[in-house]
Amino acid sequence: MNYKPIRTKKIYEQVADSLLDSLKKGELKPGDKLDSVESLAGSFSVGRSAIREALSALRAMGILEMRQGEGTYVKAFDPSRFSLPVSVAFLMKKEDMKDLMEVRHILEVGAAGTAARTRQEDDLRAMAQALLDMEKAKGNGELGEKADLEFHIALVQATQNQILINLMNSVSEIMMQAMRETRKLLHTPEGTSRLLEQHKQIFDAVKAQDEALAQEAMVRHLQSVEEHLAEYLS
Amino acid sequence: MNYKPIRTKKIYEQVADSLLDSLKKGELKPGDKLDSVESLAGSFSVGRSAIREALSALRAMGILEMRQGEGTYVKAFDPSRFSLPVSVAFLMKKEDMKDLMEVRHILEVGAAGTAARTRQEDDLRAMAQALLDMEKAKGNGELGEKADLEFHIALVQATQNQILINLMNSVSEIMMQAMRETRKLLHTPEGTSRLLEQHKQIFDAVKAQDEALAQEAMVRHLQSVEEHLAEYLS
DNA sequence: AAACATAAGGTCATCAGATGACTTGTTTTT
DNA sequence: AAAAACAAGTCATCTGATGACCTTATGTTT
Repeated sequence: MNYKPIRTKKIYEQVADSLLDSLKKGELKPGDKLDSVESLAGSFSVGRSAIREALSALRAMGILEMRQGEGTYVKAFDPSRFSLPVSVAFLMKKEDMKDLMEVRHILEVGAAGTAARTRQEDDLRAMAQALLDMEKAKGNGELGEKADLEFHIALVQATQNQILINLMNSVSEIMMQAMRETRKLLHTPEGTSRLLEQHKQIFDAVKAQDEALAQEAMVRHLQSVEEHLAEYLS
Repeated sequence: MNYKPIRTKKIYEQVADSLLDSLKKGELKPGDKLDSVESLAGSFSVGRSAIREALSALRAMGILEMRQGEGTYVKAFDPSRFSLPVSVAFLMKKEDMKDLMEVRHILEVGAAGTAARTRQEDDLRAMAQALLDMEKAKGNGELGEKADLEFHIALVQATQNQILINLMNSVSEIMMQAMRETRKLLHTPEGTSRLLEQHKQIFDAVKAQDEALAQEAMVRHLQSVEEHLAEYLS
């Protein structure tokens, strides 16, 4: 006797789906203002809470924006939506970290290659500045780490690819959150000069617009980093 | 007279942050059951709706699970959280698609390399099957496309990296959603045999565990695909 | 006429109470 | 002992009310 469930889907899910359909059909376009919660509740014949939950879900997805006292609007597409949930970093196990590290490796090598093709003068300046900061920070773990991060950010910025930038940044952030203590051991006085040398090689390749060389230099750099982090991940 | 805003943050955001803190401090662990909405409302001295909105937000982040009639539980970390919002595909502009395509390129090349290192016999079987299906589907656009997709899925599965698998899959799905009409033009009778040959090269390299060759073959394949999609993206 | 202050209307945010639906565990019945 | 009925706990939804906030229109002052 397997009767069909009468109403398995929650109401707000149905409402959210319906709104998504309107969006797909083009009845709703980015920038449009939705009807008020009250009138939507009337149209769908459900309570206002159900509407609000549906709208909240869509807002969480980054599709809508609710402005108090004003209304609810359809957001335009925004590449920053392509980011990963940083808030779950502290739930990750070592195994997950290994996977994430690999993803970072892939993205970063790819970014280095792309950056070599697309970098502008501005980007080179930013990268050079990060290298300078790194040199100045010699031995100072805190500052060295900051300059290190700056360099990688400048590199991915040079790809001019917003989606890649967002993805890369959230991956980095998650890794930093999850390894707060451990990553410091890279920025010992000896470590710094090694890192600096590797960064310089990447920089030179990107400056020379040599895609393959940039990727190789990045691979070498990451392999070195990963070796030093190996104990943390084992 | 710039007085500080008394309550700039919305209540449910404060509640959500507070719960996140508890999680970070370890007062709440995955699998734990939260207090009921009512008692939480009492503890925080806010209405139940505020609690519900906070919990909904955390559920949207994939951190909580609300089971009707049972309670609210902290979810364990799940790599599937590392996926991109597919629902926004239809909002993307051509420029965004170009960026996304590049990200796919980077991920897929990286995946090919990793897969060459980590692939198991099972994975080879799945990939071989996809190749067979592709051969059989010669000329049939629908089937050819399906087999194509299967091959790429089998490849990324072979990396044994759940985060990468999820990321790759959602990127592919978004691209398919956004290019529903266009991608068919790859699976013309002539196109199919070309694609098949490229896939075979990738397969052979992965089978031979030749990381560099696998990456090269994938680059060649993607360059070919991208050429044929160029008109769509321009 | 321009600048400012005020008021009104619309809308989201939050609260509180009530009812329904669902799950689990206990008690009663057979 | 097995099945059925029941009770308790909890989330889901609805409803009505109040507060907070933004926009716009209106009126007042300069």
